[in-house]
Amino acid sequence: MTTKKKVSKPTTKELEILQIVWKKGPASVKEVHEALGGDPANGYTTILKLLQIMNEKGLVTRQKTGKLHLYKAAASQENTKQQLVLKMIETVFQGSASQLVLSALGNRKSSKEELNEIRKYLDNLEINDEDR
Amino acid sequence: MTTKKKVSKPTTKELEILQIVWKKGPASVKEVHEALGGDPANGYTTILKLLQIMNEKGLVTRQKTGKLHLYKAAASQENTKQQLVLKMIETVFQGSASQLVLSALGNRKSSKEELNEIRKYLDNLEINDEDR
DNA sequence: AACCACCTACGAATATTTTCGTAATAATCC
DNA sequence: GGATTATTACGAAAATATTCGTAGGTGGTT
Repeated sequence: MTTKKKVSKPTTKELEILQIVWKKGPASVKEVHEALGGDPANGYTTILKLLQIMNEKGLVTRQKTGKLHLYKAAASQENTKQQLVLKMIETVFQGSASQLVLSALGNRKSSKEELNEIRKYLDNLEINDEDR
Repeated sequence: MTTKKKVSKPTTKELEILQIVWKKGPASVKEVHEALGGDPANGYTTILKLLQIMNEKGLVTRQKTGKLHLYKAAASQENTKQQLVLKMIETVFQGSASQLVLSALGNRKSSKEELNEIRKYLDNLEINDEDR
């Protein structure tokens, strides 16, 4: 049995930051801060503090290189997102993944290409499906 | 054009409560409290307070019948869930609904029946699809 | 060394969410 | 009416999340 690692789930702001370090790889506070420049400019020390807290929580690891710290995500984007989706399935859709899927598709934001991608994925699921 | 009602999004606890009033229809504090009996018994006044706050926020409406208040959800289950999914698509999946769908299906919680249901839904989407 | 620019640490203020004790109110029964 | 019980209102504490000012450290340059 695979042991599940207990990593506290990221808050909203933490998730924003995670998105950036996932995208850029190991990044300094400055880089993260600049990448967030949009949300009427979060303060530098705010981001710093967040990263420090995230480090304590185990959401990111960091490494001192010269005078600055480079932060990187502790868990993969895929796993973390999966966790979040799973939680939503539980708390919002009473455990039914398909209900979430239907709701997600229901808001007509998907292009034909995306729908085809999903269909292809469904086909694959059915093919390698000895063990369901 | 349909005007969008701005309703503050429910917090975790509020969502739990919403699930109950959606399921049971107009319910008293007592009923909600009892329905939540599992999470090592939330205090009665805690639930009461939450419902009062939710009333102020516009998440629920209430009606005095005799000596007690009956609370019911202000927004439909479907709309609220859709909102939550939409927000997750934006904040977690950079706006891509299909990415969320793939992630949701990736955790292998869906039965064959559910997958078929999704496929059927996809087919429907493509058929009534003059305007995408 | 002295200076400067940059980066980090820390603590505190603020906001939000969740919890609960206590008091006030209303209905019911005797 | 008075006692009893159920329900609500209110305020405040506790917990968590977010923001920021300020002090202190580090490395590079002269």
